[in-house]
Amino acid sequence: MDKPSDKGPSETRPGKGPGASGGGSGEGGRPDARAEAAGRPTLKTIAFMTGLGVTTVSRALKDAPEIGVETRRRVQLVARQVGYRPNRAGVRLRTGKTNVISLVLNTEEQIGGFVSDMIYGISEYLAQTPYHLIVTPYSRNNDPLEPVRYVVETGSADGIIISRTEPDDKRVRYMLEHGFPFATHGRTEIGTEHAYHDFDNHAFAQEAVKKLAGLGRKRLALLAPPSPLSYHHHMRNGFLDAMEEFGLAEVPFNTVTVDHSIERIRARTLQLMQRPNPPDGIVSGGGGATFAMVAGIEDAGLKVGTDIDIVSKQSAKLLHLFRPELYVVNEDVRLAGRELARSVIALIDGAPAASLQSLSAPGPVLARGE
Amino acid sequence: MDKPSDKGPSETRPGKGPGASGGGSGEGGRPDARAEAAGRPTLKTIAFMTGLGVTTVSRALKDAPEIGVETRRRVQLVARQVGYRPNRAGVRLRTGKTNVISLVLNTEEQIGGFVSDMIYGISEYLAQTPYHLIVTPYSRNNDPLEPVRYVVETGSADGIIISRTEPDDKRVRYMLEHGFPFATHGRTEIGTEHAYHDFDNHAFAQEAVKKLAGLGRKRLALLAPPSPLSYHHHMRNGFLDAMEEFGLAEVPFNTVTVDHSIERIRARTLQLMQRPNPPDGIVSGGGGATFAMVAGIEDAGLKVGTDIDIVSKQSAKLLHLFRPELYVVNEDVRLAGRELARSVIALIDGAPAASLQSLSAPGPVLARGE
DNA sequence: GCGCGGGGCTGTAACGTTACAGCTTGCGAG
DNA sequence: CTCGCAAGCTGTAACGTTACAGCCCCGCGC
Repeated sequence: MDKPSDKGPSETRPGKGPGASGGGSGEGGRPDARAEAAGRPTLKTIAFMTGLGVTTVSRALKDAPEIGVETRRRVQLVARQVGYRPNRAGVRLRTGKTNVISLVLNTEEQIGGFVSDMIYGISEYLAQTPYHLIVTPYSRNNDPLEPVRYVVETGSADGIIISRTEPDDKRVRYMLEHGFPFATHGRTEIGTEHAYHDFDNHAFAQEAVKKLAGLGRKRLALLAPPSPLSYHHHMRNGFLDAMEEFGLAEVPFNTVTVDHSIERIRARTLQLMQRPNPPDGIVSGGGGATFAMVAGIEDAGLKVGTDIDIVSKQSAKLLHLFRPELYVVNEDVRLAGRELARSVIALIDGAPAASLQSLSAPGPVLARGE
Repeated sequence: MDKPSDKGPSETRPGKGPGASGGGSGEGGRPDARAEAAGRPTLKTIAFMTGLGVTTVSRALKDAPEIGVETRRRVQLVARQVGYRPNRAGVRLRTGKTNVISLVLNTEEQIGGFVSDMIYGISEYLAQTPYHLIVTPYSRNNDPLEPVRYVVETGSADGIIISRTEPDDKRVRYMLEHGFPFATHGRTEIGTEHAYHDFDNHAFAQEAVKKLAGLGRKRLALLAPPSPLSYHHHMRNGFLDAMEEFGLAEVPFNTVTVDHSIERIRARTLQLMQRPNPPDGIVSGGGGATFAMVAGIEDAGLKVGTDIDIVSKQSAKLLHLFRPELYVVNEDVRLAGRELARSVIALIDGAPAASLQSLSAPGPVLARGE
């Protein structure tokens, strides 16, 4: 019923009668002279210059063995001379390969956000590859799964890097189910292996407690990451393990996390310090949060290094300038970026996920000038 | 002359003997049933579902007037139902439009880097557009022009955002010459109009000096940005203008800029404060740098708010926690990101560059709790 | 002298999209 | 009745790349 009319597909062409099947070839074979014109060189340009076919040029450029060695060299020489760069859209359309890695980011304001370092790290690694870095954002009101689904569904990248990983992360489940290459900043507790890089927050918290215990502190509090996140548990477990080891008592410091606003952390800390048995030592999971926390402590009229000691993780190196009495452990987020980038690419190239898992040991607990 | 070869288009297909040119019909006209199969829907899928031609569907989806109103609605309905999303590679290959904005970044470690905010701002704006954000890095040893040239030459983005703008910026000249849409964070002194967003560093420095003069400070120093950058001059001129207005003397504080390392700034500040006539007021162009500078001041045994007053610009809001005696002026980098994104897109859409220039007035000089 | 194999190269089609140049059909004017 | 025209739809080619299925020719075995 909705068939088109009966005429053949090519009757408007100037062509050839019946039995055309053998003909052609010859002159039609070479790309015409216009290829030589302005604009970016394409395979066609090189084909024209070398007198070869586009296919040959394509194969020669990727060192295919069925192209003669001399031809290969000749093509590569010409390609280099004219500054040939494969057209990404062409490759992508044909092969589905995007040569893009997507970094999925929560764009909420985060104090002391280490996102720049992460990006620098990733860029640093990608610079030696043909990959580009694309930033895919989501905001609090959106489902964190949404950007991931978008990238996977539209195939707009070959791999994804996510952070703020949860123990049972649905983004991870989704990507695993879809066989999509990804690496997470932080571990999960999902059975299936996947690529990750993580800072050893368990060890960090242990070392921090050990330090405070060594300083003679008895009542310790932990300013932890938000409880949904994986590293909340790592840090908390490390904290509790060491607390038990040293026989110390925890002063609860919940209702607030390293992700809360400066005002909130500050107010809550003040409150905490004014209660009957305030902590005399705090382990802080975030550099920015430590600023706010110290402010709260001082609001209460107490002094860091005297009334209380603090061991804090930091990614920017500003805490010692802030209060020299603070003890700090540095987290190298740039390194994390590099590792994550390396992992996704390796994964894309077929490496097994289990071999792409790394844990970054915390450096020593540093006092002032160290 | 460049007619296609003479043979029929379908000789390798399973069909049809000689004389095929008239026949064929039927099945050839409509996209075949396989279009219906799995995978992402394409125009072909919708064409098949609606019984229309691919062209019609394409036109209908962009509301072309030559498609009947009812057809248009029908196509759009189906497209929505099946979750059609144009294939970016297809569009890009055909039209050259990438729907990508490139943010060109120096990946040097910068203290207190505001890059995250910039990215958040850009993302925030791009979220309501079809554009993606791609980060194109360069490191110190590379020519800053290189990434720009790369993007322009390979057409890997429709527009570029750059920062660290210089008065006679060669990247800007290059993009102007090539008619490539771009927006700069910071102004230039190049004759040709171009899109920019800038913080009014002249006004900032003026207000800062005014504040310090009001506090009775007489010998002021300026911790400025690196001299090649445009905003070095703005800030410096604002500083000097106000100094003259209030009849104050400048204490030279060169050989160091807001971009130097913490150690360098700290050491240089100590040195400065130990000289015969140290400044009793400082204007600082960078939040991170102020941390280091204050450390240097305190190394010299002096106290901020007593021996010396400081007015500093900041993008993260940590300075008041650091030393409550500091006076601060906030710079909203996220806003800058939003503005810059808005500008490039407008430019791409044909708006005149002269209408896409904005200057962000500094907020008031804030004391402690304010 | 012929057939065969393979090295070295080739064209075609396809990925999904859009610009372009038609093709129908219906309708009103002549 | 024919023509012209416009509305509405159509197929083809092309963007640059790669998978695929050849093609040609040479040298070798028999």
